[in-house]
Amino acid sequence: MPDRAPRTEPEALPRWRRRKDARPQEIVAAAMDVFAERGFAAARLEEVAARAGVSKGTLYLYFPSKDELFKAVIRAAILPNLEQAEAMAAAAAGPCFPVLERLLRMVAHLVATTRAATIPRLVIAEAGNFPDLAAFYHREVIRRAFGVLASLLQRGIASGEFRPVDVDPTVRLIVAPLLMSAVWRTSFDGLDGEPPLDVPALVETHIDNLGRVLLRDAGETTP
Amino acid sequence: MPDRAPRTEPEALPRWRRRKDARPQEIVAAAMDVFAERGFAAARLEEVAARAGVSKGTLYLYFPSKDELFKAVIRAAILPNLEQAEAMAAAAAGPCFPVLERLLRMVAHLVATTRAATIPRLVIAEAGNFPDLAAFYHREVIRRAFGVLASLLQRGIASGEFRPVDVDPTVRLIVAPLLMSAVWRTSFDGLDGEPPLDVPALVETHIDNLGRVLLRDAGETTP
DNA sequence: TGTTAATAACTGACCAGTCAGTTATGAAGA
DNA sequence: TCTTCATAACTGACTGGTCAGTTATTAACA
Repeated sequence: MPDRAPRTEPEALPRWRRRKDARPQEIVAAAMDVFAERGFAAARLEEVAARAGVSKGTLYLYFPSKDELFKAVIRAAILPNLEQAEAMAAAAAGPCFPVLERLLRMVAHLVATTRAATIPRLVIAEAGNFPDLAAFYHREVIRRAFGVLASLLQRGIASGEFRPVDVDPTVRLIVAPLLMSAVWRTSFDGLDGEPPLDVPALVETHIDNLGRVLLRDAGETTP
Repeated sequence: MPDRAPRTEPEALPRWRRRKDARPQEIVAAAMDVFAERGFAAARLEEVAARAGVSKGTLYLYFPSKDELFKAVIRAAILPNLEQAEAMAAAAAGPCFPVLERLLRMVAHLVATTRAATIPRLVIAEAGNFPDLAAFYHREVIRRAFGVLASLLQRGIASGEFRPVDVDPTVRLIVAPLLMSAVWRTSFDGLDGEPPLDVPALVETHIDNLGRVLLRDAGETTP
């Protein structure tokens, strides 16, 4: 190995900086990556620290435990999107089906392109070991997401736009393919040289099916 | 603590028995329970051994590693049901939709009542850490299950019973609610005093929806 | 100069996998 | 039928390594 890059900096580069407000986000971002790659149990805090450019001890200045760090990751990845969805559903006034379409495409886009798609898998995996984490996710994410869809369905039924379907099973049937896509992408995609999951095609078929199921005037959704 | 059960057996009760052929099944059954409760990573082989009534060393006489034990659990829980489903689909001759109904109700029953329902969650959870395990499950379970549904759909389309839907997305849309039910039951059921997931209601709604989506003569599936 | 963000070495618990030793069991010989 | 005796099933204490969480110390910076 020839001579190393000449160390021409007697400059007193400080060994670290104090950056009290930037640290939490950076740590959460690093944790998101590591949890997504390894799963919660197998994720090593040493690695999270390394990717965040700090030492392991620093993590404990900002988060009391691995569990709490995990909860922070979930909050950061999910809540902004959830709030956006709630706003989208609350703002719309006219017919409900186009709103439903927009919501589904938005979630599909998240599933297909962002790291947030790994969150459901992580929660599902650890639900058994961390019941309070499962309860947290159920309360803060699932219940709210279901609520958005349920009230949209109820509005559509009340206005006569939708058939009078059973709301709770229908909400679950609407969500299931998206959840499965998120899980699939982060568990089985790219195995055995299979083509990757075509999320947009899946969602468009799903939307078309939902049109046939929900709308009073059955038939093509786009004539 | 009053006098213990009178030890009226000077009989030389052996400390253990040689039971070479019964052991593997008993170990797999115990492992199924422990994996279901704790997840793969958190499952302790000491506990598996205890529940199987053997010592930890004995596990290694029959299974070379924790991974291989896990694969054996998956095989034992899934393959019989998969073979039953394949037989059911292959045997049927008449219209396809009733076959689809029967398949869905069969899987729903498994999801609602058996421990096999925890397998998808376990695989999903560990897919990241054990890519070969994910590949194994993809090859031995998912591909075969999808195959059953895909050929059923193709037959229905060819005979004119079904609309000419896109087969691959439709297969996934058929499976997703069942998969989600299995995951739900083993992750979130019984949280916050929520009522447990009503799998039969979900499946009946799903079947009704599929009738509207698949059948040429749209409308009620049962007139 | 005092305060505190940040470090890095450390601890203690946990657990998959190993292996030297123990015992059930059936068969061969008395 | 009653001993040996060989063997393979089985045991459980042990090892080596991992990793969450702690703490004594250092250095940035107001």
